[in-house]
Amino acid sequence: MTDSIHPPITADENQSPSVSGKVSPYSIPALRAELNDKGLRMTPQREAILNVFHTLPKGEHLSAEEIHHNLHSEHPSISLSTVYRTVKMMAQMGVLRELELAEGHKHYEINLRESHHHHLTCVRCTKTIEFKSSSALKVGAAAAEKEGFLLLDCQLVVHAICPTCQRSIL
Amino acid sequence: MTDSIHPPITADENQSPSVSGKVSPYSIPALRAELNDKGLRMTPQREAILNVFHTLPKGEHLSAEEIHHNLHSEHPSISLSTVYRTVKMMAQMGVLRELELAEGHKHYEINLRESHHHHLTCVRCTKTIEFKSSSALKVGAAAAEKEGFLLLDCQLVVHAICPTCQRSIL
DNA sequence: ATTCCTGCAAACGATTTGCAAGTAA
DNA sequence: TTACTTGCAAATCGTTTGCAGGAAT
Repeated sequence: MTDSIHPPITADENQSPSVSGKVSPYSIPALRAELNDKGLRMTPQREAILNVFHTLPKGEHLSAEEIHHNLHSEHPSISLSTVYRTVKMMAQMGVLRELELAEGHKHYEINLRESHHHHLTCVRCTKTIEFKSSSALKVGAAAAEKEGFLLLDCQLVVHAICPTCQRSIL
Repeated sequence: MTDSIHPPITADENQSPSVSGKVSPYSIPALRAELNDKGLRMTPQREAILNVFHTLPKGEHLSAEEIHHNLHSEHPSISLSTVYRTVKMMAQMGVLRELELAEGHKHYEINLRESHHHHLTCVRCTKTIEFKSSSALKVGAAAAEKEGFLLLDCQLVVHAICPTCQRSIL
């Protein structure tokens, strides 16, 4: 359905351990332009879905159902199917990152280039903590380069048990 | 239904860049002992399932269906439900690793410390290449330790575009 | 005018669960 | 004997898809 020139991630520029300053999530016009390039179209639904992420606190991630729920007050008619179709497309375009947390459903977050972070998840209670690591990104970038792949995204998923669940008897 | 003291992965001991030598997948008696510790039981089914992994080439991973299929010649009566229940339990015990590849179903592999490997996946054609990295594991272990989490597993998932798909026009 | 997009409802496929019978400790 | 386990079949649940009407270019 959709494909594109994805903005590649240049790992070597990302060595700064903390936030470097410039953050550029996809704007509505930028998305429209990229869609049009491919013969695809901007629609109110796509715009609304991207806006959900724009108004989301930095680093938050949502499931398809949560996006749908978030949308409901302003755009009650947007269907869950459309949400699924849209986030999948946006993930393939590099607008969103698709996170594979362990709960049996995917989460999406806006893909800020330099906010690349990783996830530490408790397999029991699914509490998730985000953290950054320039070296993890370097490892991924090196692997991609070695195989001639164009790097899009790189996430370290750490499955673990949180302190609370360690203490629980069950 | 089952929970346990998971054998944690101790990353600091794992700093050796190459294979450290000792490889110890769970033996049948060891599994029996740990099950009994928890008031759980060793059964022919659980033994058979663990044996599938013992006789599997190193680094191979299987889906629940594949395990079930593998089992069929020797133990035709073991149900798919039991396979699902068992691999989930074993993953929580740290006997198996649960891999979240992007295909919509999970794979399992025996949890050998040094077989920790990561995945480079093409987002267009889903071709996947595995690679190793001790530093990725160290990053995950450090993050877990910092937060007081007990590390179970840690995988780097790299989304990229393979050379073939880069060349394709679409 | 073309195509692409949408909402709806039905389909899907992997995984989970209730239950009654079987079995390890 | 107790209560954990199993196989079976039905149920779940996130996600996908076919289709006919609607909309962006």
